Amino acid sequence: MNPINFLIEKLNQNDLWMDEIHLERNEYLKVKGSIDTNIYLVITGSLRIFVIDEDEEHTIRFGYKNNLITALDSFLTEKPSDFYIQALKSTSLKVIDSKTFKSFISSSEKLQTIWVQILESFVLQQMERERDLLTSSPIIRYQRVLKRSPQVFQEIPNKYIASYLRMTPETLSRIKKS
Amino acid sequence: MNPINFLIEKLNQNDLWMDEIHLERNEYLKVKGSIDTNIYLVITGSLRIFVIDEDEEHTIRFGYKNNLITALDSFLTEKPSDFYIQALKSTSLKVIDSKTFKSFISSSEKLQTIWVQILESFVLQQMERERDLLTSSPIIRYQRVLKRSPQVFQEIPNKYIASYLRMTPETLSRIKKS
DNA sequence: TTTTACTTCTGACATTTGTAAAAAACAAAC
DNA sequence: GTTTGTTTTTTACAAATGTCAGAAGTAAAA
Repeated sequence: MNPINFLIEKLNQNDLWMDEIHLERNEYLKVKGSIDTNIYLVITGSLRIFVIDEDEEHTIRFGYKNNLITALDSFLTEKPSDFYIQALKSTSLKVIDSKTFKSFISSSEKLQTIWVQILESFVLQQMERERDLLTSSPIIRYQRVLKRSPQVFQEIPNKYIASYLRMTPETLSRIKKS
Repeated sequence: MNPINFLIEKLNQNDLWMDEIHLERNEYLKVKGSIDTNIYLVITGSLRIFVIDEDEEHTIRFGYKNNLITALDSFLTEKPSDFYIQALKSTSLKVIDSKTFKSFISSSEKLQTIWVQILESFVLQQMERERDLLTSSPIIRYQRVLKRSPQVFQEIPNKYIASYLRMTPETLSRIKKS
Protein backbone atom coordinates (compact mmCIF):
# COMPACT_ATOMS: atom_id res chain seq x y z
CA MET A 1 0.00 0.00 0.00
CA ASN A 2 1.35 3.41 -0.85
CA PRO A 3 2.30 5.58 2.10
CA ILE A 4 -0.14 8.38 1.31
CA ASN A 5 -3.14 6.06 1.30
CA PHE A 6 -1.91 4.47 4.48
CA LEU A 7 -1.70 7.90 6.09
CA ILE A 8 -5.16 8.90 4.89
CA GLU A 9 -6.58 5.74 6.39
CA LYS A 10 -4.94 6.45 9.73
CA LEU A 11 -6.22 10.02 9.71
CA ASN A 12 -9.73 8.69 9.08
CA GLN A 13 -9.45 6.02 11.76
CA ASN A 14 -8.35 8.58 14.31
CA ASP A 15 -11.04 11.00 13.23
CA LEU A 16 -8.57 13.85 12.93
CA TRP A 17 -10.27 15.85 10.18
CA MET A 18 -11.69 19.09 11.47
CA ASP A 19 -14.06 20.96 9.17
CA GLU A 20 -15.52 20.16 5.86
CA ILE A 21 -15.16 22.97 3.31
CA HIS A 22 -17.21 23.51 0.22
CA LEU A 23 -16.03 25.53 -2.77
CA GLU A 24 -17.97 26.53 -5.85
CA ARG A 25 -16.42 26.33 -9.29
CA ASN A 26 -13.67 28.98 -9.72
CA GLU A 27 -13.66 29.81 -6.04
CA TYR A 28 -10.27 30.17 -4.38
CA LEU A 29 -9.17 28.08 -1.44
CA LYS A 30 -6.15 30.30 -1.09
CA VAL A 31 -4.38 33.09 -2.92
CA LYS A 32 -0.81 34.26 -3.09
CA GLY A 33 0.72 35.83 0.00
CA SER A 34 -1.30 34.03 2.63
CA ILE A 35 0.04 31.51 5.08
CA ASP A 36 -1.85 28.26 4.87
CA THR A 37 -0.31 25.28 6.60
CA ASN A 38 -3.38 23.09 6.45
CA ILE A 39 -3.63 19.81 4.66
CA TYR A 40 -6.77 19.16 2.64
CA LEU A 41 -8.31 15.94 1.47
CA VAL A 42 -10.41 16.18 -1.67
CA ILE A 43 -13.74 14.42 -1.13
CA THR A 44 -15.38 15.36 -4.43
CA GLY A 45 -14.50 17.74 -7.24
CA SER A 46 -11.14 18.98 -8.48
CA LEU A 47 -8.74 21.84 -8.02
CA ARG A 48 -5.64 23.34 -9.51
CA ILE A 49 -2.60 24.80 -7.80
CA PHE A 50 -0.85 27.53 -9.73
CA VAL A 51 1.58 30.42 -9.43
CA ILE A 52 1.72 33.70 -11.29
CA ASP A 53 5.14 34.72 -12.59
CA GLU A 54 5.49 37.73 -14.88
CA ASP A 55 1.72 37.91 -15.38
CA GLU A 56 1.59 34.31 -16.50
CA GLU A 57 -0.23 31.55 -14.67
CA HIS A 58 1.74 28.34 -14.36
CA THR A 59 -0.03 25.24 -13.19
CA ILE A 60 1.90 23.26 -10.61
CA ARG A 61 -0.51 20.40 -10.03
CA PHE A 62 -4.09 19.23 -9.95
CA GLY A 63 -6.03 17.69 -7.11
CA TYR A 64 -8.85 15.14 -7.41
CA LYS A 65 -10.94 12.87 -5.26
CA ASN A 66 -8.84 11.21 -2.55
CA ASN A 67 -5.79 13.39 -3.14
CA LEU A 68 -4.14 15.30 -0.36
CA ILE A 69 -3.45 18.86 -1.36
CA THR A 70 -1.59 21.58 0.43
CA ALA A 71 0.35 24.78 -0.13
CA LEU A 72 3.46 22.74 0.40
CA ASP A 73 5.86 25.68 0.62
CA SER A 74 3.79 27.18 3.43
CA PHE A 75 3.31 23.82 5.10
CA LEU A 76 7.05 23.19 5.20
CA THR A 77 8.27 26.68 6.07
CA GLU A 78 5.27 28.20 7.91
CA LYS A 79 5.79 31.27 5.74
CA PRO A 80 3.50 32.92 3.16
CA SER A 81 3.02 30.87 0.04
CA ASP A 82 3.02 32.03 -3.56
CA PHE A 83 0.43 29.47 -4.52
CA TYR A 84 -3.12 29.96 -5.59
CA ILE A 85 -5.48 27.05 -5.11
CA GLN A 86 -8.72 27.21 -7.04
CA ALA A 87 -11.66 24.86 -7.47
CA LEU A 88 -12.24 23.78 -11.06
CA LYS A 89 -15.71 22.53 -10.22
CA SER A 90 -17.92 22.33 -7.18
CA THR A 91 -15.62 20.75 -4.61
CA SER A 92 -15.70 19.40 -1.05
CA LEU A 93 -12.65 19.11 1.15
CA LYS A 94 -11.80 18.00 4.63
CA VAL A 95 -9.18 19.91 6.58
CA ILE A 96 -6.55 19.15 9.14
CA ASP A 97 -4.32 21.86 10.57
CA SER A 98 -0.57 21.45 10.61
CA LYS A 99 -0.23 21.41 14.38
CA THR A 100 -2.60 18.46 14.71
CA PHE A 101 -1.07 16.79 11.71
CA LYS A 102 2.53 17.15 12.82
CA SER A 103 1.85 15.96 16.34
CA PHE A 104 0.00 12.97 14.91
CA ILE A 105 2.97 12.13 12.68
CA SER A 106 5.31 12.38 15.67
CA SER A 107 3.14 10.13 17.78
CA SER A 108 4.56 6.85 16.50
CA GLU A 109 7.69 5.41 14.95
CA LYS A 110 5.62 3.87 12.21
CA LEU A 111 4.06 7.20 11.24
CA GLN A 112 7.42 8.92 11.23
CA THR A 113 8.66 6.32 8.80
CA ILE A 114 5.58 6.85 6.66
CA TRP A 115 6.26 10.57 6.57
CA VAL A 116 9.82 9.96 5.39
CA GLN A 117 8.46 7.65 2.69
CA ILE A 118 5.99 10.30 1.59
CA LEU A 119 8.71 12.92 1.34
CA GLU A 120 10.95 10.55 -0.58
CA SER A 121 8.26 9.66 -3.07
CA PHE A 122 7.47 13.33 -3.51
CA VAL A 123 11.13 13.96 -4.30
CA LEU A 124 11.00 11.24 -6.96
CA GLN A 125 7.83 12.74 -8.42
CA GLN A 126 9.44 16.16 -8.60
CA MET A 127 12.45 14.66 -10.36
CA GLU A 128 10.09 13.24 -12.99
CA ARG A 129 8.41 16.61 -13.26
CA GLU A 130 11.80 18.25 -13.80
CA ARG A 131 12.46 15.92 -16.72
CA ASP A 132 9.02 16.57 -18.18
CA LEU A 133 9.69 20.28 -18.11
CA LEU A 134 13.20 19.98 -19.53
CA THR A 135 11.86 18.13 -22.57
CA SER A 136 11.98 20.55 -25.47
CA SER A 137 9.41 18.98 -27.74
CA PRO A 138 5.83 19.84 -26.70
CA ILE A 139 4.56 16.60 -28.29
CA ILE A 140 6.83 14.53 -26.10
CA ARG A 141 5.98 16.53 -22.98
CA TYR A 142 2.35 15.80 -23.75
CA GLN A 143 2.98 12.09 -24.28
CA ARG A 144 5.03 11.68 -21.11
CA VAL A 145 2.35 13.18 -18.91
CA LEU A 146 -0.49 11.47 -20.75
CA LYS A 147 1.19 8.13 -20.17
CA ARG A 148 1.82 8.76 -16.48
CA SER A 149 -1.49 10.44 -15.62
CA PRO A 150 -4.11 9.60 -18.23
CA GLN A 151 -6.92 10.56 -15.86
CA VAL A 152 -5.74 14.20 -15.89
CA PHE A 153 -6.84 14.54 -19.46
CA GLN A 154 -10.39 13.53 -18.69
CA GLU A 155 -11.63 15.94 -16.09
CA ILE A 156 -9.53 19.03 -16.61
CA PRO A 157 -10.08 21.79 -19.23
CA ASN A 158 -7.34 21.87 -21.86
CA LYS A 159 -6.24 25.38 -21.08
CA TYR A 160 -5.07 24.27 -17.65
CA ILE A 161 -3.42 21.16 -19.01
CA ALA A 162 -1.60 23.35 -21.50
CA SER A 163 -0.41 25.56 -18.66
CA TYR A 164 0.79 22.49 -16.76
CA LEU A 165 2.70 21.38 -19.85
CA ARG A 166 4.18 24.86 -20.40
CA MET A 167 2.57 25.51 -23.73
CA THR A 168 -0.31 27.59 -25.01
CA PRO A 169 -3.78 26.09 -25.44
CA GLU A 170 -3.33 26.62 -29.19
CA THR A 171 -0.20 24.46 -29.25
CA LEU A 172 -1.96 21.74 -27.27
CA SER A 173 -4.87 21.87 -29.69
CA ARG A 174 -2.50 21.48 -32.65
CA ILE A 175 -0.81 18.51 -30.96
CA LYS A 176 -4.09 16.73 -30.34
CA LYS A 177 -5.17 17.18 -33.91
CA SER A 178 -1.99 15.60 -35.29
CA MET B 1 23.38 25.71 10.58
CA ASN B 2 21.86 24.08 7.56
CA PRO B 3 21.07 20.38 7.95
CA ILE B 4 23.35 19.23 5.12
CA ASN B 5 26.40 20.87 6.63
CA PHE B 6 25.48 19.47 10.01
CA LEU B 7 25.27 16.02 8.48
CA ILE B 8 28.60 16.37 6.67
CA GLU B 9 30.23 17.40 9.94
CA LYS B 10 28.85 14.33 11.72
CA LEU B 11 29.99 12.06 8.91
CA ASN B 12 33.48 13.53 9.24
CA GLN B 13 33.52 13.26 13.02
CA ASN B 14 32.54 9.61 12.84
CA ASP B 15 35.05 8.96 10.09
CA LEU B 16 32.46 7.22 7.93
CA TRP B 17 33.86 8.03 4.51
CA MET B 18 35.28 4.99 2.80
CA ASP B 19 37.40 5.58 -0.28
CA GLU B 20 38.62 8.67 -1.96
CA ILE B 21 37.96 8.73 -5.72
CA HIS B 22 39.75 10.78 -8.30
CA LEU B 23 38.28 11.66 -11.68
CA GLU B 24 39.93 13.42 -14.58
CA ARG B 25 38.11 16.08 -16.56
CA ASN B 26 35.25 14.55 -18.60
CA GLU B 27 35.51 11.22 -16.85
CA TYR B 28 32.25 9.60 -15.76
CA LEU B 29 31.46 8.70 -12.18
CA LYS B 30 28.40 6.87 -13.39
CA VAL B 31 26.41 6.34 -16.55
CA LYS B 32 22.79 5.56 -17.28
CA GLY B 33 21.47 2.15 -16.32
CA SER B 34 23.73 1.42 -13.40
CA ILE B 35 22.67 1.18 -9.80
CA ASP B 36 24.65 3.56 -7.64
CA THR B 37 23.34 4.14 -4.15
CA ASN B 38 26.48 5.81 -2.84
CA ILE B 39 26.69 9.34 -1.56
CA TYR B 40 29.67 11.39 -2.63
CA LEU B 41 31.22 14.46 -1.08
CA VAL B 42 33.06 16.74 -3.47
CA ILE B 43 36.48 17.62 -2.05
CA THR B 44 37.81 19.55 -5.02
CA GLY B 45 36.63 20.07 -8.58
CA SER B 46 33.15 20.07 -10.07
CA LEU B 47 30.70 17.74 -11.76
CA ARG B 48 27.45 17.77 -13.61
CA ILE B 49 24.50 15.39 -13.37
CA PHE B 50 22.53 14.98 -16.56
CA VAL B 51 20.04 12.77 -18.34
CA ILE B 52 19.64 12.00 -22.02
CA ASP B 53 16.10 12.16 -23.38
CA GLU B 54 15.48 11.89 -27.09
CA ASP B 55 19.18 12.29 -27.84
CA GLU B 56 19.35 15.52 -25.89
CA GLU B 57 21.40 16.03 -22.76
CA HIS B 58 19.56 17.84 -19.99
CA THR B 59 21.53 19.06 -17.03
CA ILE B 60 19.88 18.34 -13.72
CA ARG B 61 22.39 19.88 -11.36
CA PHE B 62 26.01 20.74 -10.70
CA GLY B 63 28.21 19.68 -7.81
CA TYR B 64 31.07 21.69 -6.31
CA LYS B 65 33.41 21.63 -3.37
CA ASN B 66 31.58 20.59 -0.18
CA ASN B 67 28.42 19.49 -1.97
CA LEU B 68 26.95 16.09 -1.47
CA ILE B 69 26.06 14.47 -4.75
CA THR B 70 24.25 11.27 -5.49
CA ALA B 71 22.18 9.52 -8.12
CA LEU B 72 19.19 10.34 -5.99
CA ASP B 73 16.72 8.15 -7.87
CA SER B 74 18.95 5.13 -7.33
CA PHE B 75 19.69 6.09 -3.75
CA LEU B 76 15.99 6.30 -2.91
CA THR B 77 14.73 3.30 -4.88
CA GLU B 78 17.81 1.02 -5.07
CA LYS B 79 17.01 0.64 -8.75
CA PRO B 80 19.04 1.57 -11.85
CA SER B 81 19.33 5.28 -12.38
CA ASP B 82 19.01 7.24 -15.62
CA PHE B 83 21.59 9.74 -14.52
CA TYR B 84 25.03 10.37 -15.85
CA ILE B 85 27.51 12.00 -13.53
CA GLN B 86 30.58 13.49 -15.16
CA ALA B 87 33.54 15.47 -13.89
CA LEU B 88 33.88 18.91 -15.45
CA LYS B 89 37.43 19.22 -14.25
CA SER B 90 39.90 17.15 -12.28
CA THR B 91 37.86 16.17 -9.24
CA SER B 92 38.28 14.37 -5.92
CA LEU B 93 35.42 12.79 -4.02
CA LYS B 94 34.89 10.86 -0.86
CA VAL B 95 32.35 8.02 -0.81
CA ILE B 96 29.97 6.48 1.65
CA ASP B 97 27.78 3.55 0.71
CA SER B 98 24.06 3.66 1.33
CA LYS B 99 24.02 0.83 3.85
CA THR B 100 26.51 2.60 6.10
CA PHE B 101 24.79 5.91 5.52
CA LYS B 102 21.29 4.70 6.25
CA SER B 103 22.28 2.85 9.38
CA PHE B 104 24.12 5.95 10.57
CA ILE B 105 21.01 8.07 9.97
CA SER B 106 18.91 5.57 11.91
CA SER B 107 21.31 5.55 14.83
CA SER B 108 19.93 8.61 16.57
CA GLU B 109 16.71 10.61 16.88
CA LYS B 110 18.61 13.77 16.08
CA LEU B 111 19.99 12.38 12.84
CA GLN B 112 16.57 11.12 11.78
CA THR B 113 15.23 14.62 12.26
CA ILE B 114 18.12 16.00 10.22
CA TRP B 115 17.32 13.60 7.41
CA VAL B 116 13.70 14.76 7.38
CA GLN B 117 14.91 18.36 7.25
CA ILE B 118 17.20 17.54 4.33
CA LEU B 119 14.36 15.90 2.42
CA GLU B 120 12.07 18.83 3.14
CA SER B 121 14.60 21.37 1.96
CA PHE B 122 15.21 19.32 -1.16
CA VAL B 123 11.49 19.36 -1.85
CA LEU B 124 11.51 23.16 -1.56
CA GLN B 125 14.50 23.38 -3.91
CA GLN B 126 12.75 21.21 -6.46
CA MET B 127 9.67 23.41 -6.25
CA GLU B 128 11.86 26.42 -7.09
CA ARG B 129 13.39 24.46 -9.93
CA GLU B 130 9.92 23.67 -11.24
CA ARG B 131 9.11 27.37 -11.35
CA ASP B 132 12.41 28.15 -13.07
CA LEU B 133 11.62 25.63 -15.76
CA LEU B 134 8.02 26.76 -16.20
CA THR B 135 9.18 30.32 -16.90
CA SER B 136 8.76 30.89 -20.60
CA SER B 137 11.20 33.73 -21.14
CA PRO B 138 14.81 32.52 -21.34
CA ILE B 139 16.04 35.90 -20.08
CA ILE B 140 14.03 35.52 -16.90
CA ARG B 141 15.06 31.90 -16.43
CA TYR B 142 18.62 33.10 -16.65
CA GLN B 143 18.07 35.92 -14.17
CA ARG B 144 16.29 33.74 -11.64
CA VAL B 145 19.08 31.19 -11.52
CA LEU B 146 21.81 33.82 -11.65
CA LYS B 147 20.28 35.51 -8.63
CA ARG B 148 19.92 32.31 -6.65
CA SER B 149 23.23 30.69 -7.58
CA PRO B 150 25.67 33.31 -8.84
CA GLN B 151 28.62 31.01 -8.23
CA VAL B 152 27.33 28.58 -10.88
CA PHE B 153 28.13 31.10 -13.55
CA GLN B 154 31.76 31.33 -12.54
CA GLU B 155 33.13 27.85 -12.76
CA ILE B 156 30.91 26.11 -15.27
CA PRO B 157 31.16 26.30 -19.08
CA ASN B 158 28.24 28.12 -20.66
CA LYS B 159 27.14 25.18 -22.72
CA TYR B 160 26.26 23.27 -19.58
CA ILE B 161 24.60 26.27 -17.99
CA ALA B 162 22.52 26.62 -21.16
CA SER B 163 21.51 22.99 -20.87
CA TYR B 164 20.54 23.51 -17.22
CA LEU B 165 18.43 26.51 -18.27
CA ARG B 166 16.82 24.55 -21.13
CA MET B 167 18.15 26.70 -23.92
CA THR B 168 20.88 26.42 -26.52
CA PRO B 169 24.34 27.91 -25.93
CA GLU B 170 23.56 30.33 -28.76
CA THR B 171 20.49 31.65 -26.96
CA LEU B 172 22.47 32.04 -23.75
CA SER B 173 25.15 33.91 -25.64
CA ARG B 174 22.54 36.25 -27.11
CA ILE B 175 21.09 36.88 -23.66
CA LYS B 176 24.44 37.73 -22.14
CA LYS B 177 25.18 40.21 -24.90
CA SER B 178 21.94 42.10 -24.34
C1' DT C 1 -35.38 24.90 -23.68
C1' DT C 2 -33.13 28.96 -24.36
C1' DT C 3 -29.63 31.86 -23.18
C1' DT C 4 -25.26 32.87 -21.59
C1' DA C 5 -20.72 31.87 -20.46
C1' DC C 6 -16.83 29.36 -21.26
C1' DT C 7 -13.70 26.45 -23.87
C1' DT C 8 -11.67 24.78 -28.01
C1' DC C 9 -10.34 25.23 -32.62
C1' DT C 10 -8.73 27.59 -36.72
C1' DG C 11 -5.92 30.47 -39.66
C1' DA C 12 -2.97 34.48 -40.62
C1' DC C 13 0.86 36.45 -38.99
C1' DA C 14 4.84 37.87 -35.93
C1' DT C 15 8.42 36.58 -33.07
C1' DT C 16 11.42 33.73 -30.88
C1' DT C 17 14.43 30.20 -30.66
C1' DG C 18 16.90 26.59 -32.80
C1' DT C 19 20.28 25.01 -36.56
C1' DA C 20 24.46 25.04 -38.88
C1' DA C 21 28.83 26.56 -40.07
C1' DA C 22 32.49 29.51 -39.41
C1' DA C 23 35.34 32.78 -36.88
C1' DA C 24 37.10 34.39 -32.67
C1' DA C 25 38.52 33.87 -28.09
C1' DC C 26 40.31 31.23 -24.57
C1' DA C 27 42.54 27.48 -22.15
C1' DA C 28 45.33 23.40 -21.91
C1' DA C 29 49.07 20.64 -23.36
C1' DC C 30 53.30 19.99 -25.40
C1' DG D 1 55.70 30.02 -26.76
C1' DT D 2 53.47 27.41 -30.02
C1' DT D 3 50.16 24.23 -31.03
C1' DT D 4 46.02 21.95 -30.23
C1' DG D 5 41.66 21.43 -28.44
C1' DT D 6 37.64 23.51 -26.46
C1' DT D 7 34.30 27.02 -25.75
C1' DT D 8 31.96 31.12 -27.07
C1' DT D 9 30.28 34.23 -30.31
C1' DT D 10 28.44 35.55 -34.67
C1' DT D 11 25.70 35.34 -38.85
C1' DA D 12 22.17 33.77 -42.03
C1' DC D 13 18.45 31.03 -42.25
C1' DA D 14 14.67 27.69 -41.05
C1' DA D 15 11.30 26.01 -38.11
C1' DA D 16 8.47 26.06 -34.20
C1' DT D 17 5.65 28.29 -31.11
C1' DG D 18 3.22 32.27 -29.56
C1' DT D 19 -0.29 36.02 -30.53
C1' DC D 20 -4.54 37.59 -31.92
C1' DA D 21 -9.13 37.53 -33.46
C1' DG D 22 -12.97 35.21 -34.76
C1' DA D 23 -15.85 30.97 -35.38
C1' DA D 24 -17.46 26.80 -33.62
C1' DG D 25 -18.50 23.83 -30.11
C1' DT D 26 -19.82 22.60 -25.35
C1' DA D 27 -21.38 23.15 -20.80
C1' DA D 28 -23.76 25.79 -17.26
C1' DA D 29 -27.46 28.71 -15.79
C1' DA D 30 -31.81 30.75 -16.16
